[in-house]
Amino acid sequence: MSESFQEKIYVSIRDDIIKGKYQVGDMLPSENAVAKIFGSARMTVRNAMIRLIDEGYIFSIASKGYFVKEKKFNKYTIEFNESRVLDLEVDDVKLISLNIIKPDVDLAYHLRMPSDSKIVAIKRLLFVNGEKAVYDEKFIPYYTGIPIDESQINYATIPEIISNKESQFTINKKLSIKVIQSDTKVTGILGLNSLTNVFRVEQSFLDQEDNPVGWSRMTFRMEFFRIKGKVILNK
Amino acid sequence: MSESFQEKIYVSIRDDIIKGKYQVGDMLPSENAVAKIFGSARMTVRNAMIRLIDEGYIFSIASKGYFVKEKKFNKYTIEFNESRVLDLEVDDVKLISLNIIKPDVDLAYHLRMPSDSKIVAIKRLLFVNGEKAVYDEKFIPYYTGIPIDESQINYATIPEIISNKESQFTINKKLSIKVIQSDTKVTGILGLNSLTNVFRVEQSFLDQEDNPVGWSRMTFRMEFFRIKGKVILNK
DNA sequence: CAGTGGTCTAGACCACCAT
DNA sequence: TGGTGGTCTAGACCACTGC
Repeated sequence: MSESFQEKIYVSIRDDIIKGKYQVGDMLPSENAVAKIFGSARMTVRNAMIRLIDEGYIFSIASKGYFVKEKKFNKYTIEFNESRVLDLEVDDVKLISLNIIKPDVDLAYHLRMPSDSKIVAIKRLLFVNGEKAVYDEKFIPYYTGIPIDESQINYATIPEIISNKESQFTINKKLSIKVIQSDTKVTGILGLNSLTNVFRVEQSFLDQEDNPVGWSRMTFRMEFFRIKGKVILNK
Repeated sequence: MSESFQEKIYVSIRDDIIKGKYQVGDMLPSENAVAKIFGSARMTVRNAMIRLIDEGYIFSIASKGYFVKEKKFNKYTIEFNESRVLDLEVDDVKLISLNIIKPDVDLAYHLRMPSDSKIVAIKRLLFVNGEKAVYDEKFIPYYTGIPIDESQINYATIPEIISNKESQFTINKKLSIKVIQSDTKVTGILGLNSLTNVFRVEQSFLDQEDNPVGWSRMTFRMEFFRIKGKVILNK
């Protein structure tokens, strides 16, 4: 079958933008004008416009029109996942400890929990190619219903652990990556020779109202760090 | 004015997904069924469905139906931009050199240029809080039309430099971040005491057919590295 | 075969905007 | 006041799916 009508309209306007016929900030012809030009219904034009919005070429202002969007170059997508760490394949996981603790200052801040509350603390060591690569600490507010059983928790991610309480669709995450000087504890666990630089990847897990439901802190040996990213759309 | 019809349908189905009435992989009621339930036209239901797709809750298969999508947790957005480096404010830029060179092995590979071709090489030093922080090297295939004038090039980004030749809408980027041991050249330029770990951020600039139109390599001192990210939608 | 989503039509009313 | 995009209707035909 031949190209659909909305495809023709989409391609035509997109190419006019790429070729510079419409410049950033310019208003496009109205839906009715385009419909007239192409001899189609207005809803068909709308579908093409929706696609142009989706692809990041234009935006709309109600009662005014469609406008060419400025292209932003500074947003990348990266993947980060608790079990498959960046580009690395984790080939072994060792559970170091599993405790119920009271929050220290960091936890009180990140989980917004008072000093007398209970928190599940899971500490694990991840191996890549047989070498100690990442020290992983997870902290989850303790509610009945959370499994605090080694067999269930060893490989689990925070969303999986708390999924009894929260639907997977309610959880959001934030991430922060920086370099810090390793302290003696981390040096010992990762088997580093002396105080040295390590990566700190912190993730906050939030519910739909942005209340913290978990916090994780992963400490990487330098050699095991690598990120790749691609530009994402202009949204 | 009250909630629109498509808003009601969107919220109703979204909440059914969040509450678990529809589980991952489940098929939703058909457009006609939903239209009947809500007493609306099919196009109104479609608009609500399009929004659910856009928000990452569902996907559609033609002639089959709409299905609840698995939520992926591992995609983050980060911002990276040549003039505002990660979270840092660059307060000074010093142009080290601006030459036309022939490609070395790295450049021949990344720019796909033969050994006898001409490449514009721009090398700069970026300062943060008055300190040497980043060594920035940019490489662009030399075509007539590219300004090779210091005043024009000092603060420019690659997309800006090549925008005479290519529309801004044709450029894509890829990014790679890793840690390397600094060589003596970088050590000297960044004023480091000895060989030490540094960040390497490489960006490839591509046109719409994925042909390279530029390549940049930025070398960061450790202390000036920090990334923040947010989860993005399920696309 | 009946049902599905994808495409498309030819209308309609609305709130909002610029003049 | 006339034009805009946003919402909505009540139809239609299509290719494709699963039975």
